[in-house]
Amino acid sequence: MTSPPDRETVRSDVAEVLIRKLEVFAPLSDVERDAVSALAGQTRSYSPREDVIRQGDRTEHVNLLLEGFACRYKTLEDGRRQILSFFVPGVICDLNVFILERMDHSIGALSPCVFGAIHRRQVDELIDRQPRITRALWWCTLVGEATAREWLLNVGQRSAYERAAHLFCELYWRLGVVGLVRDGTFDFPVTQTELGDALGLSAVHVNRTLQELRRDGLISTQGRELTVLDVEGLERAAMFDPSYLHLTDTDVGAQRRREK
Amino acid sequence: MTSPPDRETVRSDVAEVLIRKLEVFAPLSDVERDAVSALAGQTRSYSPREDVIRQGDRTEHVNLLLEGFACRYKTLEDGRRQILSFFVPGVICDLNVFILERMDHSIGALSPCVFGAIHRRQVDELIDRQPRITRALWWCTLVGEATAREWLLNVGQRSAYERAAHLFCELYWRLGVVGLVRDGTFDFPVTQTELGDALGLSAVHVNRTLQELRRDGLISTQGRELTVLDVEGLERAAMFDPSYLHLTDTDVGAQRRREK
DNA sequence: CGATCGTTTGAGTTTGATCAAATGTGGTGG
DNA sequence: CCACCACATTTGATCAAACTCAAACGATCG
Repeated sequence: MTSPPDRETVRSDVAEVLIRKLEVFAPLSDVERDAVSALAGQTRSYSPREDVIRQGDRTEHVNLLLEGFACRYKTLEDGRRQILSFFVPGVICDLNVFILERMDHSIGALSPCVFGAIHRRQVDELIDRQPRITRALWWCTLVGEATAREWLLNVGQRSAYERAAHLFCELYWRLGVVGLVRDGTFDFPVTQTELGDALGLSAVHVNRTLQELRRDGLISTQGRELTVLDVEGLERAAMFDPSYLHLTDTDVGAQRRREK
Repeated sequence: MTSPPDRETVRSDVAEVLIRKLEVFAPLSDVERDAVSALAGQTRSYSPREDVIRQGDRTEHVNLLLEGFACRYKTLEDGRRQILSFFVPGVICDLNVFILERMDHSIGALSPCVFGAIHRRQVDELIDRQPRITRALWWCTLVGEATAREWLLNVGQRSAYERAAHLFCELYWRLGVVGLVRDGTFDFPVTQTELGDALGLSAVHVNRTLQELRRDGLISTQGRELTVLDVEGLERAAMFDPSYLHLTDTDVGAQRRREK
């Protein structure tokens, strides 16, 4: 799936993805775009269940997910694990690293993944020289933070059924705006055990909850694919309000058209 | 409690608190310190249960908690509420506001509170001109984010008993480094219902859980005060690891000395 | 063709929620 | 100073959601 591209290609890939990400916040000038393009990126592939960074690591670069499905998680001494967020292609995983000294959580691949890595020093320079880019980067972290808050509301207050519904709504939107949903269907290479770790439920209970969602005609699953059959029903069941995703008007418009 | 200070005093209060906060990350130069001091701040008082900002609001300024106890929270349509974090004096509550368009959560006073408000435009200018200050501000938001992640782990994986223990450990540390803990005792003007909203538990169950913690000799409560009787026991019960708070070495050192 | 991993099902248990009422506590006004 | 009110805490009893353990069933892969 990932024929190793030569270095030049790689560099432009990483920069391109990053520029697209930043321009969601505000269009960049040519100078700014060049500054981002100048970032040298190397890519690395990971297999499922492999860690990209581990809790406690002192990190040297910022990771950009180019392909695949990954997650951020924390574990307790006794092995209990909480998945804190899912990463979809195009996201910057850990802008934390160049400000905080150590990782206070881990990042792991869920499916085969390709990450682009940008050295921390390069980002540091960008911050010193390009306030608008800084703001755009900051914006990315704030959106991530908003998502974390919604997850806390989700796990703290919603029932298992609502929780699962909510997660699928979120994924439906986030994958939708990057064009990874086709007829309500998207790739979701996550086991029920992992889903349990994300929702704060046991794997067994996840299984039964999925059965309920299927029985109610809200979703269906086939292998690693998930289909949302009834968006409105799912959003109603989850009491889903997409505003926490801080999508732009064009994102929202495109999504709504897609649903017609 | 809060005799209204004249405007000059107010201004220096807000700036002083902010400078102290930022210098935890890195010492500022005189120029930088002046830039922060130039921020005009007005204060406003709130009574318990009053909202400072509400979900959906388009906000005009950044709020700094000067006195009292406040929290960040989100609600579901049907009234269920999740408290997302507690604010202790000295924290910047919502650096989000000048990057994100709308609040995706609310901020409410838990006890009588005094907030300092800095206009968004002023912070904008600071960001354009002072990269080091930008970095320090960003650092503040990242620490808040790290705390939110730990809460998610807390609510998602820990039992009621562990959860409560963990929250008290966090407060003990956070209040400790700002000098608000004396002999293990600190002010905690939060009802059991509010505690329930923070921990994802019913008020009744919070009550029983507190009884257990007391029975085990870990804490005691008297009115609005909470005393940690056995720090080590509490940290063990909670599987508490303070690294997510990203305290400085001096913070940690001071805290450990205090515990002797 | 085993072996491994993920999903599904069943039975029994635990944790925490809900409902209802009693008990404390602090503040206010007569 | 007391009566009263509004809230907060505490207790008891019952119930439901979700967990655990155990086993069967299905894929997928070398």
